[in-house]
Amino acid sequence: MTAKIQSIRGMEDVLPDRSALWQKFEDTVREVFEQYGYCNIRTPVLEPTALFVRGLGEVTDIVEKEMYVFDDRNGESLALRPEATAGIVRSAIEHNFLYNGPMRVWTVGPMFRYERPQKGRQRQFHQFDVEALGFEGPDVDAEQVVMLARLWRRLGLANVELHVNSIGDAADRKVHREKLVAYFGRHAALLDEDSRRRLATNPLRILDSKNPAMQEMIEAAPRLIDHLGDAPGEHFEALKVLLERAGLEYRVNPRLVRGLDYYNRTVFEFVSPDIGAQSTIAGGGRYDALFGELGGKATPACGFGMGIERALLAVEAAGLEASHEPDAFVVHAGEGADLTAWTVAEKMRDAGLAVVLGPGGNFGRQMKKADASGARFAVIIGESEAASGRVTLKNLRAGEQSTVELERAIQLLG
RNA sequence: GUGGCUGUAGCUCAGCGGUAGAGUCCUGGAUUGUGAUUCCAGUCGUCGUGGGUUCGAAUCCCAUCAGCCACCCCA
Repeated sequence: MTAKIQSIRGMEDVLPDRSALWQKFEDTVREVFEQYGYCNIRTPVLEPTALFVRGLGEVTDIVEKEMYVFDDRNGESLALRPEATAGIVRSAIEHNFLYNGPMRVWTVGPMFRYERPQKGRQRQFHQFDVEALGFEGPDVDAEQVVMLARLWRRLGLANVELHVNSIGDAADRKVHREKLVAYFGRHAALLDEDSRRRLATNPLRILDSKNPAMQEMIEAAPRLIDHLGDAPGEHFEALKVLLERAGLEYRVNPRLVRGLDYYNRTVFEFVSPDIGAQSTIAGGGRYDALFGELGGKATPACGFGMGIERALLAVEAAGLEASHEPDAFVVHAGEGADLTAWTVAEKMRDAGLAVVLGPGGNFGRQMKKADASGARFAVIIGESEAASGRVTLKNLRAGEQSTVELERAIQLLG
């Protein structure tokens, strides 16, 4: 026998026994996004590598070591998208689709990061991504947070925490960065190797370290949120008012920073305590400088990504279930029953019903399959039905059954 | 990239140096015109892969790949 081919590490199949849950989840998400006026946009999975290097920042972990990068046949460097925002902004600039004003858009699809797989983290994962392009906020910032909160409610997910923070504008971060470098410089002896490296490249990220030996020192570090300029400060206060107006509980987490360079002002995360170490199910914020970085004219914007696999873990922990449920499952046995069953199934489908045709043979076995299919009704066709043209309809939930004309059966099913 | 645990039937696992097992599921058949019970039979598995030790390896050793969990990072 020739060797079997297996899937690439960290890239999972969603099998039919889970796909109903995915579909239910995705349908709900779309409905909620559309309630807020977000429109679907679809951009390529492959982009020029330079888009992400310029968009996300050269010294981010994602760009430094997690991107799938390769040359195509012309020698151009391409990358599988590690996130969706850069591609959407590229598209907005390229097609100038904000010409007539700001736009709300969402997309969904696979993203790729070369990381060590674990629970809630795979190399191909799926995200819903939402972007409000051309909005200064803070109302759209709040709108997105509130929209996610509504989604969790719709999905029955109660155990989620909302963390918000403001990382100010570029000028605020420059001042803060200098204070931070000075502070960490004074405490260099306490820094671990990773943090020492970041001191030179991206000192803000040291604040995000979970190293217990550094916690106390980090707690006492200068906080950006205490050094916000007037405009970012007012922006953040207004955001908090809107969240409170919506009745949301949140925690201001001064150490919440983002791993991508393009963020400014508002950053937020929804965290689930029920799904392991990879607990952020959605996260995002404002990125007023990204359009400029990518060669467009300055445009304020705010967005977030939501990891489907992670959100699904959380939603399952909260008890959400879904299964494929055809209207009817046709069981048949005996002389002429197979042909009758086949015809009956097609007639029922003509009437718009979802009908699964059983394998024939042993009634007991077929009834078991009918039950497992999730169908509401079994349509039973034996020799007498095949002869009379009537069908026996059994309600699989209630157990009752009756033999009726096909037209009547279709009515009962519909 | 680092660490710990784990890879035996579709699934859950036992076997831990002497010719591959159980439960479950599934398939076919018997019995029942109805999801059950009972009874037969079947699945011949590269024991993750490649080396090594041994008369003999699923079992011991090395390497490698994969999975899980954590670090890291992030959604």
